[in-house]
Amino acid sequence: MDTKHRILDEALTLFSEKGYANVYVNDIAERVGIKAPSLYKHYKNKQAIFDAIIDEMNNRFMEQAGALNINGMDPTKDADIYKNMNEESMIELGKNLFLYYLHDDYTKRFRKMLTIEQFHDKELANVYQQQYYEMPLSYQSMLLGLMVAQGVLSTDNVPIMTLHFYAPIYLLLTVCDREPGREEEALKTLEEHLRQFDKLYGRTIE
Amino acid sequence: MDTKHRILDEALTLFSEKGYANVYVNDIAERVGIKAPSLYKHYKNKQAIFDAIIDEMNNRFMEQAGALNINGMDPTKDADIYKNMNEESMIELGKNLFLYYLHDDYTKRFRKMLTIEQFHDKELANVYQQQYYEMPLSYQSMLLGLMVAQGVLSTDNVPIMTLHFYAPIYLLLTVCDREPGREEEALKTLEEHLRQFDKLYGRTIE
DNA sequence: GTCTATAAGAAGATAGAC
DNA sequence: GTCTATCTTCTTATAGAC
Repeated sequence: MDTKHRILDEALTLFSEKGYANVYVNDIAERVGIKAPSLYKHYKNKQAIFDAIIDEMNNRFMEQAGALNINGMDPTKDADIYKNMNEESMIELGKNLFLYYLHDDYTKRFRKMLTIEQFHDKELANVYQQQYYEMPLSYQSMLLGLMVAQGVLSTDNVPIMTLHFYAPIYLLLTVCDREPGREEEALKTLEEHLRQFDKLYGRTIE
Repeated sequence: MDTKHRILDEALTLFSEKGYANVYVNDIAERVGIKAPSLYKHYKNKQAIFDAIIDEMNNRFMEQAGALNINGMDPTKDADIYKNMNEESMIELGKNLFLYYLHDDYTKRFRKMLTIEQFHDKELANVYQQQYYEMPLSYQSMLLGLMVAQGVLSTDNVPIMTLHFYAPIYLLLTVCDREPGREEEALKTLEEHLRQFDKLYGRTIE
């Protein structure tokens, strides 16, 4: 990894732990292993480092969203993946989603940084909203909608069903971000949530 | 309101908008209508202002929690309130909870401040956890448990039912904190959530 | 308790050598 | 591209008069 990217990486780590204002360019430089003035050969100023992190993220999200849309438009691909859905595969879906959000290093650091900085300006509020509200709900709506179509789940209101699926996952995620020591407890609660979700929305064999 | 309390009030407003590090003692003093050095006659330093806000909050919470426990222990009082529970009164409960969290000025500012500062140290993480996870879940568990006992709702897992009740409320609340313009939309979603919650857990007349 | 003046130090950023 | 030296500005906090 070249210096320019290492700066972003270390800055993201620090911003996610302390917030933008509590991280000094000196701290970032120290972690990268250079002196503070050298940073300015790579980025115009401190704000430019932050902006570059957001830009990089937006690019990743675009790719993700693009990929999801293409899949969403391609019934053959989706059908292949979700043809044999049952209780256990739905529960696996929820667990995997949770564990990905929780343990993917880049995702986790970015989420914490955004949590701290979300009220700083409208653009950041919007990024947060897209990332942790619109996108998960619309993506999961598609998946759960497929399960409804396949007779695994049953409801006349897929968006609200999706909210019932996602909101507890989100809440438990924030709990773990604050106290990683509660991961095990959260996973147990998550599993109970998913089993009860299945009881409520699952279509028992007719 | 005396100067000492006005300092806390204005500081809380500013901290909730910009975060502790981005608020300067000068800003607080300006809002109060005094000069910065005068602040130091009331509080030892900037940190002491922040700590006093947390302390004041903890006191309010203790009172709240105390009051709730007493009610929870007093079946006659609870019975009076929740004797004639039905679908509409449960929906009203959810809506009122949401609107109280959303519009109570002190509550709202404190929640936003804590959201920004939650990763700063363990104590703050703990306050957040208590306030927006443990306390709502245990209080609502008690209320929803009462409704189960009265035959309004039905489940064999009250804690998870409570999670299904609260998590969407919490998620919608964070949406409104970021974008107050979405309050109307959130209220519509909230109502749909509560109606579907009732469909899922409600005991239709037998 | 409030003010003016000011100290003390931190943090972002630049200049210019290598 | 990295360094040392340095500038500038901002921010907290104190001193001491009223």
